[in-house]
Amino acid sequence: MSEADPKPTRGRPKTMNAEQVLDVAMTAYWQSDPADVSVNAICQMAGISKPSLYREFGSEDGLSRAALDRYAEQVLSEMFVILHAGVGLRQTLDALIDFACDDPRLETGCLFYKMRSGKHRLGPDTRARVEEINTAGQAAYAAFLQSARDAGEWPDGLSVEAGAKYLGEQIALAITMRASGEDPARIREMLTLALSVFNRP
Amino acid sequence: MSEADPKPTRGRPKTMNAEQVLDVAMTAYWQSDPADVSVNAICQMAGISKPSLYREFGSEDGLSRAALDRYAEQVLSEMFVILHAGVGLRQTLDALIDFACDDPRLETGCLFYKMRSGKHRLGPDTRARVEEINTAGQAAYAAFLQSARDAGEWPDGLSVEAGAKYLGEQIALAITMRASGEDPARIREMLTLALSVFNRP
DNA sequence: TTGTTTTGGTACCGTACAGTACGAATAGCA
DNA sequence: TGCTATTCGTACTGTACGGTACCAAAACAA
Repeated sequence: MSEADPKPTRGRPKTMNAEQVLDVAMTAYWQSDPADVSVNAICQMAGISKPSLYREFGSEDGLSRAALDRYAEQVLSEMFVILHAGVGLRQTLDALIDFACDDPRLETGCLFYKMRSGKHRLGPDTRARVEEINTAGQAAYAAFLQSARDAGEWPDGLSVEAGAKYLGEQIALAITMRASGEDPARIREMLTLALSVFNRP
Repeated sequence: MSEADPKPTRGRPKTMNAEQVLDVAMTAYWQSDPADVSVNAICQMAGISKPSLYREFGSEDGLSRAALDRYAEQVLSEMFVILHAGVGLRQTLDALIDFACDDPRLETGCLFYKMRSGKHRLGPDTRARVEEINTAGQAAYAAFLQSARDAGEWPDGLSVEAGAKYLGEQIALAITMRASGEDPARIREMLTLALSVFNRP
């Protein structure tokens, strides 16, 4: 988003709304699966021609990378907010459970997790961004657990890194199961059980 | 395997070894991903022509379904053996952890889980078989947990069905993480942590 | 008006895919 | 020696994909 063209004063006026196209792409990738949505389909859904899309995003990789960026700003950011709220271990875990199990936007899963699980099918830029976000997520989980340990809220016997990875994977599992149509109550039950290892006496 | 043709007495003798072709297909699907292996590639690897393959298996769906059947007989069966050994809760869980984390055949993941996670890309027959196996697996987990409960080895507060699903998903997660190259020691740590909910005082 | 610049979309390129038509090859049987 | 049955593989079909060549349209500048 830092490359805002200085709006040329000449030439045919642009009718394509890049933001709207990106919304269409992000939603399509998110609702089904990045590997199952073709550039052709996105052009059709957005009502534009292929060359227009390629002028704007350069390649399929560029488009999916931009869609992932938008998704991170729009959805993933909330997870970071929860992790940095600093309201204590139990309360934060409960907020994470609520977010993963009840947020209506995650009814069809998480675009980031979908991309991560099929990352070998992504272009290099998108894949690199996926790995960046993954690293940032693990760092956020680790910082959260570290602060809980500093506050004495967390039992010993497990490294912060291992706990962070465990926490992240359990949440990914819950959200992915939502996308595959599992019973939400059952998912909540399972995630609560999985995270119960963090509040042992 | 129940449709063994009565070996025709006439016609050009068959040079194709269906078992070997099936082995090639199963290994290829398993080592990479069913969605990323084309019929063309399998024919090339097996050294046969496409019509030969289609004469034997009918369609791509038929081939992947046969490959899954073979995989179930050859690999998945061991999981059922462990579950039905009847050696008690703790010992069975440890055996499952060892199997998921150390069996060298699962270094590149599990064909069944790969198919299950991308089941929308499978043909109808293969998909149906995936769902059959999934149901059978959950039933086996449930029977195992039920017998543990009957033996008084299992704390209360969780239904057998929920526990079975949880157990199955944790094992799937561990094996899938192995396929993505995670540190094996870390995976074992996480799976042990996840399954520690089953042996609480 | 006449260029120049930018965006628009049609029509195409090459590639890969699942699946098949068809004739050649090879066997037993009459 | 035909005749029939079965398997073989070459070469093809049609479709979908990512990506692009090219020219028309539409604006400003001279």
